Amino acid sequence: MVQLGPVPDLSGAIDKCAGCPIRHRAVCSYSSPAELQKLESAKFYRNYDAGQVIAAEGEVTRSLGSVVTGVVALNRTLEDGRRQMVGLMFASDFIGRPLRRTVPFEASAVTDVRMCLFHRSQFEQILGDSPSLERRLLELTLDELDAARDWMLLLGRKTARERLASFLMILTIRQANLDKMTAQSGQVLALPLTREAIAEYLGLTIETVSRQFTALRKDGVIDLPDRRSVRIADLARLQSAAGLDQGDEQFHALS
Amino acid sequence: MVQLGPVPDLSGAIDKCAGCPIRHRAVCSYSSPAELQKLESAKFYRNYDAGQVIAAEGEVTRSLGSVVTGVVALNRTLEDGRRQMVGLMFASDFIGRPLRRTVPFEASAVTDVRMCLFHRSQFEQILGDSPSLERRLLELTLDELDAARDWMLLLGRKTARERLASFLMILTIRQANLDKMTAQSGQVLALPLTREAIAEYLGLTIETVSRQFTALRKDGVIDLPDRRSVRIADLARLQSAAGLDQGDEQFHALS
DNA sequence: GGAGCGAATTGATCCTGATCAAGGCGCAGT
DNA sequence: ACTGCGCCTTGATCAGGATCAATTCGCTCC
Repeated sequence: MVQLGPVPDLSGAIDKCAGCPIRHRAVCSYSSPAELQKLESAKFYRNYDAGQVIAAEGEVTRSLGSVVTGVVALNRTLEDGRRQMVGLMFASDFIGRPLRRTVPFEASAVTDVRMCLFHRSQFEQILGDSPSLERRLLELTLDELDAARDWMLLLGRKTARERLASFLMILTIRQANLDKMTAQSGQVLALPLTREAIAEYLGLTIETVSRQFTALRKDGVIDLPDRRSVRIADLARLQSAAGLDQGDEQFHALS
Repeated sequence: MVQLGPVPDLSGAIDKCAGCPIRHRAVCSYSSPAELQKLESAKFYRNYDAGQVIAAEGEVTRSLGSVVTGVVALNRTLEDGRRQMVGLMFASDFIGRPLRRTVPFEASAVTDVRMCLFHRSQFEQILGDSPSLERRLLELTLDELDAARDWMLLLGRKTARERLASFLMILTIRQANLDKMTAQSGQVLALPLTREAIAEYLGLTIETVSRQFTALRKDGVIDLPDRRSVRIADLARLQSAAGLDQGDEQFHALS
């Protein structure tokens, strides 16, 4: 599955920021036209195939940047092979540790991915001159931290059923927001992750994930039209199965 | 235990930043003398007793700032009472969500605590004018995020024994760093947390925490001179019990 | 010194999710 | 159409940690 394979193709470095689909959400969204020009001349695009490793655990990374399209998973691994996903990044999320040489996790493409990248030294230099860039990066990092803390609650205290329901709620709300709608029963999700990746996300095994999918289906909470989609049959019950009725409070971070 | 009790005493607003024990590590550590003067006139101190709630979950907070002395726990709670610690803050750590009105967790004093605080609006204003403050806050947030991700690995994949050993390793290394020493066998730790708080940190019950303390003691990895201290009898074995031999790599974030 | 109380330990049992194992489904290649 | 291979599901059993319950320890207050 993990292809260390062929060099990812570099393409489309000619794209303009103005027409960029993540222009209004990404790290550059506060940048003035002048700053944007600096970024525009420094940036380059790179595409990765689903399954491809973007950066290995502990690797010295030469570049960092934003997800333009697709989904990227960040994983930590124990020596004996136990793996835990520690980040799940969507379009406009920023990947990379500015001000540090190495990343303490593996980043891999879950779907086909297109990244907007900068060389680290160059990015750090621009960052030093650009308060609006730094401000936006701070905001993104704070949001990420909030999401990580929600996730810690899930990993530390929630049951398998609650974990899967929480995961489906997050995806449901995220997709509804992208479509500029509110989440609702009947909504159909295209699952970007395999069962294995979901298990790594939720701190479970694939067998348990599979059983909980089946259980939620038998309970009439969801339908499973095929293996890569989920239809939310009863959003209210999904939400209560997720272990919180405090509305969207928990989910704003990913929205 | 949790005292909503008497208004915490405000004291010592006259302290100078120059002599501050966290001057070189806190959010202000990059600030120029001019900036420092602004911060100095805006800051105020507040003391909290062990067990006291500093900010309730979801509360609109009027202030935010740094831990000067003591230990603060950040906790998230499910409706049915299950609690998970999502942050453990020591001297020089920054608490509060700039650019947001509410905190999504409860902050409570684990030991007696002294905080250096700012009114949120005032802090945000200073932040906007001060790149060095913002830079340092970004660094602290990135470190926090790294620590949260290590923690997610612990919560998602480690056994009870590994969790407790990891926790003791973190404390050991943190204390050694404070003492400007390297961690070593024979080192004695003063545990700042009760068994209950440790359980909330590690995603376990107090019974399991207690049993794992006993197990590590019986295995000769640690001694328990009394309930609030731990003597590291065999650091190498503690480290291997923590589930990683990659040196200090995992622990730099808290060091 | 004794009573009272909260924190911690220890024991017995239960249960959720992991592990081990066997098939089934869908799809690409021949 | 058949084979092979991933991915997923389902079943049977196991085990780590939770839960329920009973002491014990250490401290404060009389």
